[in-house]
Amino acid sequence: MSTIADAAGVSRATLHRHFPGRQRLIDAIGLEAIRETDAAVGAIDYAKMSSSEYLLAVFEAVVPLGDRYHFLAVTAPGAASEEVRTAYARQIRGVEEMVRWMARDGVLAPDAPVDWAVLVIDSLIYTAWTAVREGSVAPRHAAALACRTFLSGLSKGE
Amino acid sequence: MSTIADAAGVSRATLHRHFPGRQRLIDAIGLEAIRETDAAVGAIDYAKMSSSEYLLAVFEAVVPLGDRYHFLAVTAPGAASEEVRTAYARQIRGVEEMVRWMARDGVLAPDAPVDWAVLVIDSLIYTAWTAVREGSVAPRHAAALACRTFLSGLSKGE
DNA sequence: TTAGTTTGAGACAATATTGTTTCAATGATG
DNA sequence: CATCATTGAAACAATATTGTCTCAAACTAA
Repeated sequence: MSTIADAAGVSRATLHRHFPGRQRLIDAIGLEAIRETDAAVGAIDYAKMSSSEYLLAVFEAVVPLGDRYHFLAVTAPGAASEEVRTAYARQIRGVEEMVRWMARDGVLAPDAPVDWAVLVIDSLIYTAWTAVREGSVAPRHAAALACRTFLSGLSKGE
Repeated sequence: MSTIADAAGVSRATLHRHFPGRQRLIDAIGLEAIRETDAAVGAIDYAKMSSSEYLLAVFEAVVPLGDRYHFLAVTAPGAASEEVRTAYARQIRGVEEMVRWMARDGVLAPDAPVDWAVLVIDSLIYTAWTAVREGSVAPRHAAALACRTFLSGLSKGE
């Protein structure tokens, strides 16, 4: 708590005034993370595009929120309330729906397991965010690189 | 410490006898993780194979150690001693060398950033381990799936 | 200005975690 | 069997973290 207060530039007392107790803070972070990613993904008009274009749009929307996404995937399951965990599960189902859409569209290989595809997309979001953070990849290239990696991999592909 | 002791099936006192202090335990876990992955990767005879065959062999060797790898990537940098962090950095350079080998071999696309490829391989190791753990992917398919994902992605690729 | 609000600093109590020690019980070894 | 090593349980001290409270200072808005 004191580390967080320092990072936020407020005193420990103020942090407690806004979030009475560790649990409330964790839940507030989780709900905010869900709200932000929902807003970012919800703003995409999927009616206008193909499933692979939608995938790119999702990466572009969510990669900048990679830290929030990581919090939901790593911290929340062990520490957040049932409400947050349920909402996160719903988000994962959203990714799964997108994967099934790509499969129906014939974009995805028939033998690619849906669960595996979902896990790879999730991890690529955080990986892309990390790459931007450490300066390995330019912010505007990260989403495209993640999308390409997911679809075509990194081999030469003659 | 008490959670770890319980998980290990020993008393807290015994845990302290073997690892006097939290720091010593963390470092011991880190060094053991490095030792195991070094042993697994070192057993591969890279003289006999192409770079892409080597990549598959590395995935096969390291995916079962995904939790160790994750510990080094996530926990160790913040908590382990300089010695462990240095040894981990050396392992990452090993991955980087492999990527450069693949690039020289013409396996990798010229425009694929080396740093990005390294990050993707690292995250695929843990993702594959997770997929096996949660039952999404059969243990013997995980490495091949990760390798394929890295090289060709998951699209149909007509 | 002035009343109301928010804040930081610090003291403080309440827990939680960690590290240490003792001792009886268990197990291994000769 | 006798001895030595290892263990678990429990009590204990030492820290670390969390949560609460007070009060003066800074800030806001009428």
